[in-house]
Amino acid sequence: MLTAIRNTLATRIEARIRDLYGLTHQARPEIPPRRDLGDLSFPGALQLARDVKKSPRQIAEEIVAGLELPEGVREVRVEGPGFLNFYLDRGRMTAALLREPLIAVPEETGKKTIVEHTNINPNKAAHIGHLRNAVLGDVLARLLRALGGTVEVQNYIDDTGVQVADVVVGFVDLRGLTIDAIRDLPEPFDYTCWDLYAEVGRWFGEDTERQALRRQTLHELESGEGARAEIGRLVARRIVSRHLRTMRRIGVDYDLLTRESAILQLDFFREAFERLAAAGAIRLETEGKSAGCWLMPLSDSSEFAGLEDPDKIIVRSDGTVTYVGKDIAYQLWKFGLLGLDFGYRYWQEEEIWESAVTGVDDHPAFGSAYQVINVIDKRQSYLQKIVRAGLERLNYPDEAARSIHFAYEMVALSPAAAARLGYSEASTDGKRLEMSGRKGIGVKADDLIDQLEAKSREEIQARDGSLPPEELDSRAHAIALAALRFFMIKTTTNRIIAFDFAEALSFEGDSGPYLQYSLVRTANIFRRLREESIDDEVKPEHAAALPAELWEDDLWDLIFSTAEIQERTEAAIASLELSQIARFALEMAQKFNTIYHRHPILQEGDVERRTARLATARIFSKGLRTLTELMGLPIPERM
RNA sequence: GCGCCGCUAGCUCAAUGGAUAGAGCUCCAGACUUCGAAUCUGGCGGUUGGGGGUUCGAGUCCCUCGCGGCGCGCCA
Repeated sequence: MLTAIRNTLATRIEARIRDLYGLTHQARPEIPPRRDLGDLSFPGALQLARDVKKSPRQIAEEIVAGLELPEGVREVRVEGPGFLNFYLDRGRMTAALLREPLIAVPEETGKKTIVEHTNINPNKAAHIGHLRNAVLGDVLARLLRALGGTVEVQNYIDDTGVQVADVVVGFVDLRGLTIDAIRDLPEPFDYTCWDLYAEVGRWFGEDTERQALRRQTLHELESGEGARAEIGRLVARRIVSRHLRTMRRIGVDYDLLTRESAILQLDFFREAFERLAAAGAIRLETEGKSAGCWLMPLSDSSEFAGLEDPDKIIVRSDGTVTYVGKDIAYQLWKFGLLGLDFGYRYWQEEEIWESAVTGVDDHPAFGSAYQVINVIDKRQSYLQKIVRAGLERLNYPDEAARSIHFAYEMVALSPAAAARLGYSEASTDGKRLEMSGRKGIGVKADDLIDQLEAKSREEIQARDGSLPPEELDSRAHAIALAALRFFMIKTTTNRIIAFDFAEALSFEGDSGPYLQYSLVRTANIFRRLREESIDDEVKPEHAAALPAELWEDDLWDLIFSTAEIQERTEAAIASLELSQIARFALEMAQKFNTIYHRHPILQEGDVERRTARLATARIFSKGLRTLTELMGLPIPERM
């Protein structure tokens, strides 16, 4: 509705400018910073002043003189240096917001978007950096679906990579365990591997000869045959199971697990390799330090200009394939360009589809996307560029353009958090500390979630000590989840999150629980009204008929915010800046909480006044619920 | 060396080129017999890293310098 008014206004203003001055001017009415400056604003008179050779205010007056206002616009004023400020019909907009969904779902386009996220190496526990990835990916998928998109969420499992190989070496060569002994290791298996992986790293460091074991193991993993491959499969399977459990705790799930082992064993890479070679995109190096490698020359591309070594190795001299090589094959498959497909198997215990060498006949259709969004941290921008370059060189420029790297900065540890893990301020030089799975530095995801739940439980019991345990657990979980998810999306993606326990565990101010608390307040009001046999709903036509002066500025300011939800959601997707949604939700809740103290509803004796306030609370509740659902925050009835 | 990112209040962060640069936290002073104080009100706090430029208008765009981080692996 807001967009419709905005568009009509733009068209009419453009026509006025054409009639008056014979100029073509792109009019895009903006939303002014404060509501007392109107609801929509056109600054174009300022820009036109030079060409028209009149003062901006005079131009604004001339435009206004013959401007027919669209339905729903009550008034226009010329204000400030020459802004045209438009004021909406408040009752009419309120009625529309009560009546209509806040996000209009467009027609299905049939174009699928694949969102790939999480992608944790299956060799250790997930840490809080992985949570940022998973939450961003999950919220992205929710937003795309809310706007009518077809979305397939994939979690890539690198089960044949160096990281898994290292843990296999740890179990076999360092611990001397058999496959049965590994199978019998107790949970949390991912925690055991976390420590072992760091230990193996140190062990390799002590004697570089030992790295031969890594190469041998990696070979076996790639071929899929032999005892080490068998152990690799066991390790990866047990770890993935733990990762899925962790992610389920925070409400993240997937449509498909894609396994690197399947990519290799189904010859996806061989197919991609042959095409790349035939297209001249890769060549066999015969001399120099990279002799025996297949590499992709990148020196001719401006995108890679200035690099020290502008050629990227795709196949190593020992015949194994680098990650980026496999990723090119995978990306081709995602677009349905490879001509090969996975087998698919349903993993019963985890209730999820996964790719496999051989599969069942009856499975959902996977792959063949129109657009692919890879959620991967910013440090991998270079590799993502190479994947795109691969598509371009195979003459798929459109698919390359629709290969989107959703990049975000890493999560590091604040000096205080580092100190808590045993790294003193002196050792970190008072700076934040980068997490490292290889070194075993990091806050494990499950540990943080546990702490959040414990803190929630404390807070709830401080307010109501007589809750049954199940109710306590369920509320604590909902609050912990909201705190975590909100924490991960409230910061803009190009900023490093310096993780701090005190901040992450805060349920006040800029936090998920603050949003939940606002909604609990509305629910309480509605419930109390029903208890007093007062209608807790407001009919749209009733709202429209209320005297205009009842829509006070602060009520209207909040109502108008909810009218912006559609455009704000679209903007967040377009810019891939999901923090905009979090900030917007926060703004709305802040406005509501102020109004809550200033405009009581139950105590208001004047029925019409009460109705206007109730309508505001209703619309706010509807709006914030929409946003919290988009962010995947649960909405408790009480907390 | 080349490229990318960051630098805004004491701290953590916002601000589609637009109107008086805003929140949260901290600190100080207040508001619970009222719809839940996980809240709200008020106060303290700014040369938006420095310097040039473009523009009617710059935290935002361009140039330049500084500081910090990341990338440029036969790791991913």
